[in-house]
Amino acid sequence: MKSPVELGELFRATGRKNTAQRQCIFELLHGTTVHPTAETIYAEARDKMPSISLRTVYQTLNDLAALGEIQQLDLGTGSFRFDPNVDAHHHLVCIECGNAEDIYADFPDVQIPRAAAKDFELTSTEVVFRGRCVTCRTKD
Amino acid sequence: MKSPVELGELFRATGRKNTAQRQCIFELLHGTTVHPTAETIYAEARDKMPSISLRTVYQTLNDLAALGEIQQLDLGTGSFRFDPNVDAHHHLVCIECGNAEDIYADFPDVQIPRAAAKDFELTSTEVVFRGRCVTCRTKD
DNA sequence: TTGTCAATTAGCAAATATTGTTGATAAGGT
DNA sequence: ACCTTATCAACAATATTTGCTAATTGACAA
Repeated sequence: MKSPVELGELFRATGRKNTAQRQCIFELLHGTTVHPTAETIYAEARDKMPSISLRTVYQTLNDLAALGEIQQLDLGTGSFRFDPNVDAHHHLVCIECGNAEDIYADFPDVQIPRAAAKDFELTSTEVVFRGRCVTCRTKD
Repeated sequence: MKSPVELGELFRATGRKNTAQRQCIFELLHGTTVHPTAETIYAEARDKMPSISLRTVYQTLNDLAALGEIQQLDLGTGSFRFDPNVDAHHHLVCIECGNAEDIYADFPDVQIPRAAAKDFELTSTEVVFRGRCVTCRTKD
Protein backbone atom coordinates (compact mmCIF):
# COMPACT_ATOMS: atom_id res chain seq x y z
CA MET A 1 0.00 0.00 0.00
CA LYS A 2 1.17 3.52 -0.73
CA SER A 3 1.80 6.08 2.00
CA PRO A 4 -1.09 8.22 3.32
CA VAL A 5 0.23 11.25 1.39
CA GLU A 6 0.54 9.30 -1.86
CA LEU A 7 -2.92 7.85 -1.36
CA GLY A 8 -4.31 11.37 -0.96
CA GLU A 9 -2.74 12.32 -4.29
CA LEU A 10 -4.03 9.15 -5.91
CA PHE A 11 -7.55 9.84 -4.70
CA ARG A 12 -7.41 13.36 -6.13
CA ALA A 13 -5.95 12.09 -9.39
CA THR A 14 -8.85 9.68 -9.76
CA GLY A 15 -11.50 12.33 -9.19
CA ARG A 16 -11.96 11.55 -5.52
CA LYS A 17 -11.53 13.87 -2.58
CA ASN A 18 -8.84 13.69 0.04
CA THR A 19 -10.79 14.22 3.24
CA ALA A 20 -9.66 14.20 6.85
CA GLN A 21 -11.68 11.00 7.42
CA ARG A 22 -9.84 9.27 4.61
CA GLN A 23 -6.41 10.41 5.79
CA CYS A 24 -7.26 9.05 9.21
CA ILE A 25 -8.09 5.65 7.71
CA PHE A 26 -5.02 5.69 5.47
CA GLU A 27 -2.82 6.24 8.50
CA LEU A 28 -4.43 3.44 10.45
CA LEU A 29 -3.93 1.02 7.59
CA HIS A 30 -0.40 2.12 6.84
CA GLY A 31 2.08 -0.34 8.21
CA THR A 32 -0.42 -2.60 9.95
CA THR A 33 0.39 -6.28 9.72
CA VAL A 34 -2.84 -7.56 11.24
CA HIS A 35 -5.84 -7.93 8.95
CA PRO A 36 -8.40 -5.59 10.47
CA THR A 37 -12.13 -5.76 9.88
CA ALA A 38 -14.15 -2.67 9.01
CA GLU A 39 -15.41 -2.60 12.60
CA THR A 40 -11.88 -2.67 14.01
CA ILE A 41 -10.81 0.21 11.81
CA TYR A 42 -13.97 2.07 12.75
CA ALA A 43 -13.24 1.66 16.47
CA GLU A 44 -9.68 2.93 16.02
CA ALA A 45 -10.75 5.80 13.81
CA ARG A 46 -13.28 6.96 16.38
CA ASP A 47 -10.52 7.50 18.92
CA LYS A 48 -9.14 10.22 16.70
CA MET A 49 -12.35 11.35 14.97
CA PRO A 50 -15.34 10.63 17.21
CA SER A 51 -17.82 11.77 14.58
CA ILE A 52 -16.70 9.43 11.82
CA SER A 53 -19.33 6.97 10.65
CA LEU A 54 -19.03 3.28 9.93
CA ARG A 55 -20.47 3.97 6.49
CA THR A 56 -17.51 6.20 5.64
CA VAL A 57 -15.07 3.52 6.75
CA TYR A 58 -16.71 0.97 4.45
CA GLN A 59 -16.77 3.42 1.54
CA THR A 60 -13.11 4.32 1.91
CA LEU A 61 -12.06 0.68 2.23
CA ASN A 62 -14.07 -0.19 -0.88
CA ASP A 63 -12.44 2.67 -2.76
CA LEU A 64 -8.98 1.52 -1.71
CA ALA A 65 -9.79 -2.00 -2.82
CA ALA A 66 -11.12 -0.75 -6.16
CA LEU A 67 -7.86 1.14 -6.69
CA GLY A 68 -5.90 -1.99 -5.84
CA GLU A 69 -4.24 -0.40 -2.82
CA ILE A 70 -5.59 -2.93 -0.34
CA GLN A 71 -6.97 -6.43 -0.60
CA GLN A 72 -10.44 -7.32 0.62
CA LEU A 73 -10.22 -10.81 2.02
CA ASP A 74 -12.97 -13.25 2.89
CA LEU A 75 -11.21 -15.76 5.08
CA GLY A 76 -14.40 -17.35 6.34
CA THR A 77 -14.40 -15.52 9.66
CA GLY A 78 -17.80 -13.90 9.18
CA SER A 79 -16.65 -10.53 7.92
CA PHE A 80 -14.25 -9.10 5.40
CA ARG A 81 -10.74 -8.36 6.43
CA PHE A 82 -8.56 -5.75 4.79
CA ASP A 83 -4.93 -6.23 3.97
CA PRO A 84 -2.65 -3.35 2.96
CA ASN A 85 -0.24 -5.93 1.61
CA VAL A 86 -1.14 -6.39 -2.04
CA ASP A 87 1.71 -8.64 -3.05
CA ALA A 88 0.86 -12.22 -3.93
CA HIS A 89 0.71 -14.11 -0.68
CA HIS A 90 -1.38 -16.60 1.24
CA HIS A 91 -2.89 -16.84 4.71
CA LEU A 92 -2.83 -18.72 7.97
CA VAL A 93 -6.19 -18.33 9.70
CA CYS A 94 -7.09 -19.14 13.29
CA ILE A 95 -10.45 -20.90 13.48
CA GLU A 96 -10.87 -19.72 17.06
CA CYS A 97 -10.06 -16.00 17.08
CA GLY A 98 -10.25 -15.35 13.34
CA ASN A 99 -6.89 -13.61 13.17
CA ALA A 100 -4.88 -14.06 10.02
CA GLU A 101 -1.20 -14.07 9.28
CA ASP A 102 0.48 -13.53 5.94
CA ILE A 103 2.33 -16.44 4.40
CA TYR A 104 4.98 -15.55 1.89
CA ALA A 105 5.48 -18.70 -0.06
CA ASP A 106 5.39 -19.67 -3.66
CA PHE A 107 3.53 -22.86 -4.52
CA PRO A 108 4.49 -23.55 -8.13
CA ASP A 109 2.65 -26.89 -8.15
CA VAL A 110 -0.69 -25.26 -7.43
CA GLN A 111 -2.28 -25.20 -10.88
CA ILE A 112 -5.71 -26.11 -12.14
CA PRO A 113 -5.68 -29.63 -13.57
CA ARG A 114 -5.60 -29.47 -17.35
CA ALA A 115 -9.10 -30.88 -17.83
CA ALA A 116 -10.77 -28.17 -15.78
CA ALA A 117 -8.44 -25.34 -16.79
CA LYS A 118 -9.40 -25.32 -20.44
CA ASP A 119 -12.67 -23.43 -20.09
CA PHE A 120 -11.94 -21.41 -16.99
CA GLU A 121 -10.52 -17.89 -16.95
CA LEU A 122 -8.35 -17.87 -13.85
CA THR A 123 -8.13 -14.65 -11.86
CA SER A 124 -6.49 -15.62 -8.59
CA THR A 125 -5.34 -18.58 -6.57
CA GLU A 126 -5.64 -18.61 -2.81
CA VAL A 127 -4.26 -21.01 -0.28
CA VAL A 128 -5.71 -20.87 3.23
CA PHE A 129 -4.24 -22.82 6.11
CA ARG A 130 -6.73 -23.21 8.96
CA GLY A 131 -6.05 -24.18 12.52
CA ARG A 132 -5.36 -22.73 15.95
CA CYS A 133 -2.81 -20.04 16.62
CA VAL A 134 -0.36 -20.02 19.55
CA THR A 135 -2.40 -17.52 21.52
CA CYS A 136 -5.55 -19.62 21.38
CA ARG A 137 -3.68 -22.85 22.05
CA THR A 138 -1.96 -21.60 25.20
CA LYS A 139 -5.22 -20.05 26.43
CA ASP A 140 -6.69 -23.45 27.37
CA MET B 1 -21.91 -38.88 2.06
CA LYS B 2 -23.86 -41.95 3.09
CA SER B 3 -27.14 -42.95 1.45
CA PRO B 4 -30.42 -41.46 2.72
CA VAL B 5 -31.30 -44.76 4.43
CA GLU B 6 -27.92 -44.99 6.15
CA LEU B 7 -28.16 -41.37 7.22
CA GLY B 8 -31.55 -42.08 8.80
CA GLU B 9 -29.97 -44.90 10.80
CA LEU B 10 -27.03 -42.72 11.75
CA PHE B 11 -29.35 -40.01 13.01
CA ARG B 12 -31.27 -42.47 15.15
CA ALA B 13 -28.03 -43.99 16.42
CA THR B 14 -26.86 -40.57 17.56
CA GLY B 15 -30.07 -39.79 19.43
CA ARG B 16 -31.59 -37.76 16.64
CA LYS B 17 -34.88 -38.39 14.92
CA ASN B 18 -35.31 -39.52 11.37
CA THR B 19 -38.08 -37.29 10.11
CA ALA B 20 -39.68 -36.96 6.70
CA GLN B 21 -38.17 -33.49 6.35
CA ARG B 22 -34.69 -34.87 6.91
CA GLN B 23 -35.16 -37.74 4.49
CA CYS B 24 -36.25 -35.22 1.89
CA ILE B 25 -33.06 -33.19 2.42
CA PHE B 26 -30.89 -36.32 2.44
CA GLU B 27 -32.29 -37.32 -0.92
CA LEU B 28 -31.71 -33.89 -2.42
CA LEU B 29 -28.10 -33.91 -1.28
CA HIS B 30 -27.43 -37.47 -2.31
CA GLY B 31 -25.53 -37.56 -5.53
CA THR B 32 -25.53 -33.84 -6.22
CA THR B 33 -22.30 -32.51 -7.67
CA VAL B 34 -23.16 -28.83 -7.47
CA HIS B 35 -22.55 -27.07 -4.17
CA PRO B 36 -25.99 -25.90 -3.15
CA THR B 37 -26.71 -23.13 -0.67
CA ALA B 38 -29.25 -23.56 2.13
CA GLU B 39 -31.68 -21.44 0.10
CA THR B 40 -31.30 -23.65 -2.97
CA ILE B 41 -31.98 -26.78 -0.96
CA TYR B 42 -34.93 -25.06 0.69
CA ALA B 43 -36.41 -24.16 -2.70
CA GLU B 44 -36.05 -27.74 -3.94
CA ALA B 45 -37.39 -29.22 -0.72
CA ARG B 46 -40.49 -27.05 -0.91
CA ASP B 47 -41.42 -28.62 -4.22
CA LYS B 48 -41.89 -31.90 -2.41
CA MET B 49 -42.82 -30.60 1.04
CA PRO B 50 -44.43 -27.17 0.77
CA SER B 51 -44.65 -26.74 4.54
CA ILE B 52 -40.97 -27.25 5.29
CA SER B 53 -39.22 -24.30 6.88
CA LEU B 54 -35.87 -22.77 6.08
CA ARG B 55 -34.94 -23.20 9.73
CA THR B 56 -35.30 -26.96 9.44
CA VAL B 57 -33.07 -26.98 6.37
CA TYR B 58 -30.35 -25.09 8.22
CA GLN B 59 -30.66 -27.35 11.25
CA THR B 60 -30.42 -30.53 9.22
CA LEU B 61 -27.45 -29.24 7.24
CA ASN B 62 -25.69 -28.24 10.45
CA ASP B 63 -26.35 -31.68 11.91
CA LEU B 64 -24.96 -33.36 8.82
CA ALA B 65 -21.87 -31.16 8.98
CA ALA B 66 -21.42 -31.94 12.69
CA LEU B 67 -21.58 -35.64 11.88
CA GLY B 68 -19.00 -35.16 9.15
CA GLU B 69 -21.38 -36.33 6.42
CA ILE B 70 -21.21 -33.09 4.43
CA GLN B 71 -18.80 -30.19 4.26
CA GLN B 72 -19.87 -26.64 4.98
CA LEU B 73 -17.89 -24.42 2.66
CA ASP B 74 -17.35 -20.70 2.73
CA LEU B 75 -16.06 -19.96 -0.75
CA GLY B 76 -16.50 -16.22 -0.46
CA THR B 77 -19.75 -16.12 -2.41
CA GLY B 78 -21.79 -14.55 0.38
CA SER B 79 -23.34 -17.68 1.80
CA PHE B 80 -22.35 -21.15 2.86
CA ARG B 81 -22.37 -23.94 0.34
CA PHE B 82 -22.81 -27.58 1.24
CA ASP B 83 -20.82 -30.36 -0.30
CA PRO B 84 -21.77 -34.04 0.14
CA ASN B 85 -18.29 -34.90 -1.01
CA VAL B 86 -16.19 -35.15 2.15
CA ASP B 87 -13.00 -36.41 0.56
CA ALA B 88 -10.03 -34.07 0.56
CA HIS B 89 -10.43 -31.86 -2.46
CA HIS B 90 -10.24 -28.26 -3.59
CA HIS B 91 -12.45 -25.83 -5.48
CA LEU B 92 -12.79 -23.76 -8.62
CA VAL B 93 -15.11 -20.83 -7.92
CA CYS B 94 -16.75 -18.50 -10.43
CA ILE B 95 -16.56 -14.90 -9.24
CA GLU B 96 -19.59 -14.04 -11.35
CA CYS B 97 -22.22 -16.71 -10.62
CA GLY B 98 -20.68 -18.17 -7.47
CA ASN B 99 -20.89 -21.75 -8.66
CA ALA B 100 -18.16 -24.08 -7.52
CA GLU B 101 -16.58 -27.14 -9.02
CA ASP B 102 -14.62 -29.83 -7.23
CA ILE B 103 -10.94 -30.16 -8.03
CA TYR B 104 -9.41 -33.51 -7.28
CA ALA B 105 -5.76 -32.80 -7.11
CA ASP B 106 -3.02 -33.36 -4.64
CA PHE B 107 -0.70 -30.46 -3.98
CA PRO B 108 2.13 -32.03 -1.99
CA ASP B 109 4.20 -28.85 -1.90
CA VAL B 110 1.46 -26.86 -0.17
CA GLN B 111 2.83 -26.76 3.34
CA ILE B 112 3.17 -24.02 5.93
CA PRO B 113 6.69 -22.58 5.83
CA ARG B 114 8.72 -23.98 8.71
CA ALA B 115 8.98 -20.69 10.59
CA ALA B 116 5.24 -20.21 10.83
CA ALA B 117 4.35 -23.89 11.24
CA LYS B 118 6.05 -24.33 14.57
CA ASP B 119 3.41 -22.71 16.74
CA PHE B 120 0.34 -23.40 14.64
CA GLU B 121 -1.96 -26.40 15.00
CA LEU B 122 -3.03 -27.08 11.42
CA THR B 123 -6.54 -28.39 10.85
CA SER B 124 -7.10 -28.05 7.13
CA THR B 125 -5.60 -26.66 3.97
CA GLU B 126 -7.77 -25.17 1.25
CA VAL B 127 -6.90 -24.11 -2.24
CA VAL B 128 -9.41 -21.92 -4.07
CA PHE B 129 -9.04 -21.03 -7.72
CA ARG B 130 -11.11 -17.98 -8.64
CA GLY B 131 -12.13 -16.78 -12.06
CA ARG B 132 -14.95 -16.96 -14.58
CA CYS B 133 -16.60 -20.18 -15.65
CA VAL B 134 -17.51 -21.10 -19.24
CA THR B 135 -21.16 -20.26 -18.79
CA CYS B 136 -20.45 -16.74 -17.59
CA ARG B 137 -17.74 -16.17 -20.21
CA THR B 138 -19.94 -17.11 -23.14
CA LYS B 139 -22.84 -15.08 -21.72
CA ASP B 140 -21.21 -11.74 -22.71
C1' DT C 1 -9.55 34.66 -1.62
C1' DT C 2 -13.80 33.31 -2.87
C1' DG C 3 -17.45 31.04 -5.60
C1' DT C 4 -19.17 26.99 -7.65
C1' DC C 5 -20.27 22.29 -8.03
C1' DA C 6 -19.84 17.65 -7.50
C1' DA C 7 -18.14 14.33 -4.26
C1' DT C 8 -18.52 13.09 0.48
C1' DT C 9 -20.31 12.68 4.99
C1' DA C 10 -23.32 11.05 8.87
C1' DG C 11 -27.25 8.96 10.10
C1' DC C 12 -30.63 5.88 9.33
C1' DA C 13 -33.11 2.33 6.76
C1' DA C 14 -32.83 -1.83 4.15
C1' DA C 15 -30.98 -6.20 2.35
C1' DT C 16 -28.88 -10.60 3.12
C1' DA C 17 -27.66 -14.68 5.64
C1' DT C 18 -27.93 -17.15 9.71
C1' DT C 19 -29.28 -18.28 14.43
C1' DG C 20 -32.37 -17.91 18.73
C1' DT C 21 -36.96 -18.73 20.73
C1' DT C 22 -41.28 -21.03 21.58
C1' DG C 23 -45.63 -23.57 21.64
C1' DA C 24 -47.31 -27.34 19.20
C1' DT C 25 -46.33 -31.78 17.10
C1' DA C 26 -44.69 -36.22 16.16
C1' DA C 27 -40.83 -39.83 16.30
C1' DG C 28 -39.23 -43.82 18.71
C1' DG C 29 -38.28 -46.69 22.56
C1' DT C 30 -40.84 -49.14 26.18
C1' DA D 1 -50.80 -47.38 22.76
C1' DC D 2 -48.11 -44.16 25.84
C1' DC D 3 -44.78 -41.00 27.22
C1' DT D 4 -40.68 -38.51 26.81
C1' DT D 5 -38.04 -35.64 24.26
C1' DA D 6 -36.32 -34.02 19.97
C1' DT D 7 -38.06 -31.57 16.20
C1' DC D 8 -41.04 -28.65 13.56
C1' DA D 9 -42.78 -24.13 11.71
C1' DA D 10 -43.21 -19.48 12.34
C1' DC D 11 -41.47 -15.46 13.93
C1' DA D 12 -37.98 -12.48 16.01
C1' DA D 13 -33.29 -11.24 16.46
C1' DT D 14 -28.49 -10.74 15.14
C1' DA D 15 -24.58 -9.50 12.29
C1' DT D 16 -22.49 -7.59 8.30
C1' DT D 17 -22.75 -4.76 4.47
C1' DT D 18 -25.01 -1.64 1.26
C1' DG D 19 -28.68 1.90 -0.20
C1' DC D 20 -30.53 6.43 0.43
C1' DT D 21 -30.63 11.50 1.40
C1' DA D 22 -30.02 16.20 3.11
C1' DA D 23 -26.30 18.88 4.57
C1' DT D 24 -21.39 19.66 4.24
C1' DT D 25 -16.85 20.11 2.39
C1' DG D 26 -12.86 19.63 -0.84
C1' DA D 27 -10.91 20.87 -5.34
C1' DC D 28 -10.42 23.69 -8.98
C1' DA D 29 -10.73 27.97 -11.36
C1' DA D 30 -11.65 32.82 -11.65
